[in-house]
Formats: sequence, C-alpha cells, structure tokens
Amino acid sequence: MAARTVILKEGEIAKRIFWVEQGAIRAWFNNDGEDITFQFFLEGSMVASIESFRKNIASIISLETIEPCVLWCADKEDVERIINEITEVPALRSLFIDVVFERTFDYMKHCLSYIKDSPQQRYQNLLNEKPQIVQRVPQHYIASYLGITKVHLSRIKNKLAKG
Amino acid sequence: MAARTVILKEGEIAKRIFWVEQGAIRAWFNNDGEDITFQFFLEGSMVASIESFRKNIASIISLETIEPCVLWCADKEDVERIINEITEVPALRSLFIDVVFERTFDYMKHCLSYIKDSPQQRYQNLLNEKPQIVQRVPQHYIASYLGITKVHLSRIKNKLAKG
DNA sequence: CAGATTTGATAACAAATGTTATCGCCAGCA
DNA sequence: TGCTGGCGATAACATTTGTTATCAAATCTG
Repeated sequence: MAARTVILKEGEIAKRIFWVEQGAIRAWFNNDGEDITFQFFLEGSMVASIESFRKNIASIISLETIEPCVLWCADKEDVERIINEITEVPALRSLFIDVVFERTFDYMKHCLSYIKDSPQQRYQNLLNEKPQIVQRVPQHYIASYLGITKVHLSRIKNKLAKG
Repeated sequence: MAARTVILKEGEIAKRIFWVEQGAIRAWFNNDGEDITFQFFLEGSMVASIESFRKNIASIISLETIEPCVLWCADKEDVERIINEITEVPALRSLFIDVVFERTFDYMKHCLSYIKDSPQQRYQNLLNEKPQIVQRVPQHYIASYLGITKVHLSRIKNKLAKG
C-alpha cells in the first residue's frame, strides 16, 4: 500500500480495524482547513477510529499512510466475535479489561503532558519515548501533533542542537 | 467532610473508590512544587485514582475536597466483586465495556482540545459544557486545569466580558 | 470584632509562540 | 536532464502567554 493512501476518511463510519505489519500511519482531522495530526502508529500497533468503529458513528479523524505499508485488517464481525470469545473466559476477560484500561491511562498521561509540559519538553519526551516517530515522520506532522507550528518546532530543534 | 480534606495523597496506593453524593473534588499533582489541577468531580461522579486502584501502584495524583462533601466509598473487594458479577452477564458485560470506552473517548477529546484549541476556546468550552465547575471552583484551580496561569485566565475573562 | 488567609483583578515587563515570507535541498518524475 | 513539489531552516515582526508585584474584596477564624 503506497504512502499517502487514505484508509479511512473523516465523516465515514469505520468498518474495519487495522494492524500495522510494516510502515507508518497517522490519524488526523480537519480543523477549519488546518490539517491537525493527532496520533501516529508504527509496526505492531492496532489502528482504528475506535469511537466510530464501536459506536457506528461518523469518524472524526482520517487515517492515512505516511510510508508504504503492509496492513492486516479485520471487520466488525471478526472483532465482536473475538471479544466475545475472549471475555467468555474469566482470566482472559480480566486481561482484556486491563488492556482497555491501559489505553485509557495512555490518553490520560497524554493529557497530563499537555497541561504540565512546555512544547520543548513534549518534543524531548517524544524523542526519548518514541524516537522512531521523530526519525520517520515528516516534521510538520510532528509539529501539529505537539500542538505547535512547524516553525516553532524547527526553532526548538535548533535550540536543542546548540544547547 | 470538610472542604480541603485530602482523601488520597500522591504516592499512596488507592484502596478505595468514591462516589460524590454532594460537593466538589479535585484531582491534582505536584509538578516541581507547582500545584497542578487535573480534573474536577461534582455530584454524581465516580472518583478514584483508577490507575493506582487497578494496578496497585503509587498514585500520581492527590484527591482533595473543594467544598464540604458527602461521599460514598467502596473498597477493592467490593469493586472487583461487582465487576465480576456484571461481566458474568454478556449483555451487562458489553455495557461495561461501553462505559470504559466512553471514559477513554473523554480523555481523547480532552487531548484533542489541547492540540487544537486556544486557552480562551478551552475556557469557553468549559463554560458551555460544565458551567457548574466555573461557578463553584476557585479560579486558580481552573487556570491550572486549562494549562494556563491565573493571571492569564483573569485576562481572558476580562476580554470576554468586554467583547 | 480584628487579623489572617484566600481569592481575584490589574499593570509592567519578559519570554514564548505564531505568522508570513523567503531560501535551499532533495527525491520523484516526465 | 531539468522541473516540480514536499520538506526543512531561518528571519522579521505580531501576538499570546508567563512573571512578578501590588491592591482590593471576600471569607474564615479565634
């Protein structure tokens, strides 16, 4: 699958959920004409507009490949069936709940970082925690992911290189 | 329970989960000596350091009453038992998953708001969506919740009052 | 009641961040 | 090969936001 391929458009209802075997994907949305990147997914990630998929509502984000990708995909029935099978077994059910909670904690920490960290700190966090993303993703996507402009990100990099 | 009562201290392991019958609570943490408010809970909310409660790890937040409060509380065994009972029934299990997902979506939207909205817009969102909080919570808590200083929040209010 | 604490407004100045524009580099492609 | 579009750096200037300090009103407390 080529780079810059859209696999889910904002406004559509997500019918499929993906697994990234190879490549990189970004989730983004249109904010008054401005392209805002919200999340990145590299190899080994599960990708979906979960809210749209789960609740059958229009997706607020688009999904688009950044690099050429190899993806696995599953449709709604597959996923529901798997969830039902897993949660039938008490031990796996507990594990499943843990996984879902973990995703919640991730978002929570992400929020926290916006409240307490400066853009420069957020960039450094990203460098430390997900260096792959910084290396492989074009800088203007990273800037909007951090909530700043590409100009400002460029300044931050310059400052870090000097200091 | 009097105002300014701490019901969970940062660093402790959460043993209990609360239900707000009456009053207001804030979740906050210490960031290099700076008191940062992360969340508010009014009547009808469930309150806990969920991560600490679920994983038996030190809580990264403190919980403190803002107003005099009436709280119900449940301990770990109660909650585990209830979860197990609920998830035993497939229909309720699905409902339970929905509830957990819903919390995740909330955090997701909260993150989004930090990326795309200006502090002024976030304040206006809060005014529209949770006017109770703006009315009842001291302004400097709201400022740190919005990720800005109390001085800046005061300026925003002034600007909105004029414009 | 009197004093202390909390809360909120405001001013003056400093620092961070956004806006707009320009330039150069480089990969893809006709 | 030369052209084109995407990407990144940088400068000049505008705007937003933070810092520090001061004052006033409200609230709590003994």
